[in-house]
Amino acid sequence: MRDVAARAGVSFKTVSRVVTGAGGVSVGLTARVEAAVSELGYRPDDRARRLRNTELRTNVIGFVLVDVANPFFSSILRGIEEVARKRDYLVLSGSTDGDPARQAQLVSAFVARRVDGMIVVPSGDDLGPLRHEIDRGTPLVFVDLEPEGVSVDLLRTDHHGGARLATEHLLARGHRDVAYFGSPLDIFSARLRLAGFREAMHKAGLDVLPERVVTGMHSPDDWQTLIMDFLATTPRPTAIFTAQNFITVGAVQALHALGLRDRIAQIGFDDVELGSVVSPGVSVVPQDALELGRRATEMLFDRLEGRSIGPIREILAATVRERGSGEIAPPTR
Amino acid sequence: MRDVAARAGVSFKTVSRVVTGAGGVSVGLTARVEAAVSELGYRPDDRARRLRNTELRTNVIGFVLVDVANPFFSSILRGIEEVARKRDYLVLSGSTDGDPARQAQLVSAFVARRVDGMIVVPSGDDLGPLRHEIDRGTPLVFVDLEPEGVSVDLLRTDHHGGARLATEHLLARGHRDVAYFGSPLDIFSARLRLAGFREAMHKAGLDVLPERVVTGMHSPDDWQTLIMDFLATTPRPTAIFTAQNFITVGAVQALHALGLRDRIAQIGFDDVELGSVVSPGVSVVPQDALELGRRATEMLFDRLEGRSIGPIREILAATVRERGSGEIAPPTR
DNA sequence: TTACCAAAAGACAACGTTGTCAATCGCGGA
DNA sequence: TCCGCGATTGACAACGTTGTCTTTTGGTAA
Repeated sequence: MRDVAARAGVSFKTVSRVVTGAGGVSVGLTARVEAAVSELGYRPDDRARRLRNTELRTNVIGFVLVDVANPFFSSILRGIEEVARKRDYLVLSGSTDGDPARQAQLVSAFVARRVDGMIVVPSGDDLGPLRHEIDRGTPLVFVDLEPEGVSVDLLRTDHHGGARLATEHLLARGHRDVAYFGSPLDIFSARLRLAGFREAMHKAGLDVLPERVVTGMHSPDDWQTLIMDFLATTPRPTAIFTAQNFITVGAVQALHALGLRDRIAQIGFDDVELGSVVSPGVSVVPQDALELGRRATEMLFDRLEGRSIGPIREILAATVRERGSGEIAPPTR
Repeated sequence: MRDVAARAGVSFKTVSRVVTGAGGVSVGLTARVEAAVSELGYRPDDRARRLRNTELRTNVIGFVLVDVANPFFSSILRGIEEVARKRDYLVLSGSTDGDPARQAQLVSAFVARRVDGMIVVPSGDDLGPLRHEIDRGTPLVFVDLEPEGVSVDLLRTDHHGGARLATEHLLARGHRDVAYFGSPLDIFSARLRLAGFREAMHKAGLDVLPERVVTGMHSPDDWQTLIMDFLATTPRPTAIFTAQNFITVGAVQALHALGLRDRIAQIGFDDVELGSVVSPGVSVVPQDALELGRRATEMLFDRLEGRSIGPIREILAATVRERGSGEIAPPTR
C-alpha cells in the first residue's frame, strides 16, 4: 500500500479509502490511485484488514471430516460450500482418517488461523482441543457425533434407527442368521449402527454371535477380500448388513465375485453410486449428505449470527430404499 | 496475550517467549505464564504472528476445482491434503461448477487471504485474476488445463491420447457408428477429449455427424434421461463414448433401463466406483486422481521452495481398462 | 476581499504478534 | 563492599491495514 501511495503521490490512507471504496476521494486522485494499483498489481491483505478491526470476521469456516475421498463426506463438503458461498465464506477442510490425534491437530490449526466457526465430524471420543472451544463459545456444529456432557449443536442421521430398520427389513424376509460388517467402534456412528443392529436382533429373539460382527477401517478392495474370506467359512450367513458405503461396495464386489449375489441378501447403510444399476440393485438406508452439509452450515451461521439460543439437536430419520438385494429371501432348506 | 501477561504479572513479551518456546525465561515465570495461558484458554493468533514476520508463510494453499462432490475431484483434493499435511499446510478449496466468474471470485478470495500457492483446475479460457498472479510469480500449478501463452506448471492426463485410444478401442471391434457424450466445450479437457475422439474417427475414415456429439453439464440423473431420449431416436449408434465419470454413470443407468447393456458398446473416461460390478463391467480410461493431487502438490512445493526453474509440464499417459462393455461387438446384420 | 464551511487529504494510533535492543537482576570474585 | 558479567526481563517498533481526528483545500456568500 505504501508503494502504491508513493507511486500515486498520495498518503497511504488515501489509497485505503480508494481500495475500500469508502468515498470522499476526489475523482482525479481516485484515478491516479487506481492506475497505480493496477500497475503494481496491488491486492489488499485481508489478514491485516481483519486484524485491525477485531469485530471483522475471517470469513472462513473449518470442516473436520474423516476422509474427503469418501463421496459421503465430499458431498457434505459440497453442501457446506454452497451455503458458505452465499455469505462469502471460504472453507478450510481436513481429513482425520478417524485418528483423534489428527483431529486435535486440525482443530488447533483452525483455531490458530481464527476460523469463525467449525463443522466437525468427530473421530473418537476424545474431544481434545474442541473442549476448550466449546467452553469458550466458538460456533461449532457437530455432525454425526453425540458429544457426552457438553451442550453443542448437533446434526446427524438416526444411525440407530436406520440400522434397526435395515436389520428388521432382513428379518422380516425370514432371515435368522445375519452378519454385520461395520466401521471401527471408536467411531460414534458405528457404535450406534451396531447397537441398532443388535436391538433388532434381540427384539426378534436372536443372539448376535461374536463371529457375526466384523469391524475395521478398510478400503473397498480390502473389504472385498475380507468379506470373500469371511464367506468362505461355513456356515455362511443368509444375509449381511454392511454398515458403511465403502463396505457396501466391497461386499457387492465380493458377492459378485463368488457368484452369491442372488443367494445372500444384502442391505447397506449410505447410498452407493451405481447401486441401482448392479443386479440385483443394492438396497440401502441412504443419507442425504448434501442436505446434511447445507443444514449443518445453516445451523453454524445461526449460531454465528446469534440467532440460536440453546443447543440445537437435529436428528434426521432414515428409511430403507428397496432395490432388490435386501429383499432376497433366505434359502428354504 | 495482554490478558495473560496481566494475569501472570509479566510483560506480554515474556508471554510471547513462553508460547513460542523461545527460551530464556526462568522456570518460575514459565510456570506462571503457562498457568495463565491455560486458565484463560489463550491461543496465539497465527495471522498476527505471520503478519509481523513477512517472510513467514501462511501455510495455506488454495485449490480451485470444478465440483468437490465429484469423486474425481475429491480424490485429487485428498491427494493434495496428504502431501500438504506433511509440510503442515492447510487447504482452502472451492468449486466453480465450470463458471469462470466463480473461479475469478475464488482466486481473488484466495489471494486476499495470502495463500502461499494455488492448485487450479481451470474453468473456461479466461484466466481472469490468475493472469496477474502468474505475472507476479505466485506459485501455481494448473491441473488439466493447457494455458495458452503463459508459462506455468502444468499436470494433466493425456486427454487427447486417452480419448483417441478409447475410440480406437471401439473401432477395432468393428464399430462404425459411435456417439460421443461429453462435458461442455468451454472446459479445456473436454475439448481435448472430443478432439481425440474426432481424430480416431477421421483416421478410420469416418465422419463425425453433428448429431453424434452431445455435450452439456448435467448430473448423472439428467444424463440418464438425456441418453435414454437420445437412444430412443433411430438410427441408434452401435457404441458410445462417455467422456466423463458422471456421464458414464448416467449412460450405464440408461443402458440398463432400456435393456441395451449387452447390445450397445460403451467406454468411459474416468473410472466409476462400481464399474467392475455391473454387468457387463464398464470399460474405461481411468485417471489416477489421488496421484494427480499428490504430484500437483509436490510440484507446487518445488516451486514454493524454489527448486524448479522453468515451467514444468507433466502429462500422464492413459490406457484402456477392459471390463466388458467396451468389448461388445457391433450387430452383424 | 474576507470569512466561513464543506469536502478532501493526511497524521496517528491500534489490531496481536515478534525482533531488537536496552534495562535489570543475581551472583561470584576482588 | 563493590564491580562486572551473564542471564532474565522489558520497552519499543514494526508487519499492513482502518478508525478517528486534524489539517488543508477550494468554493461560496457577504
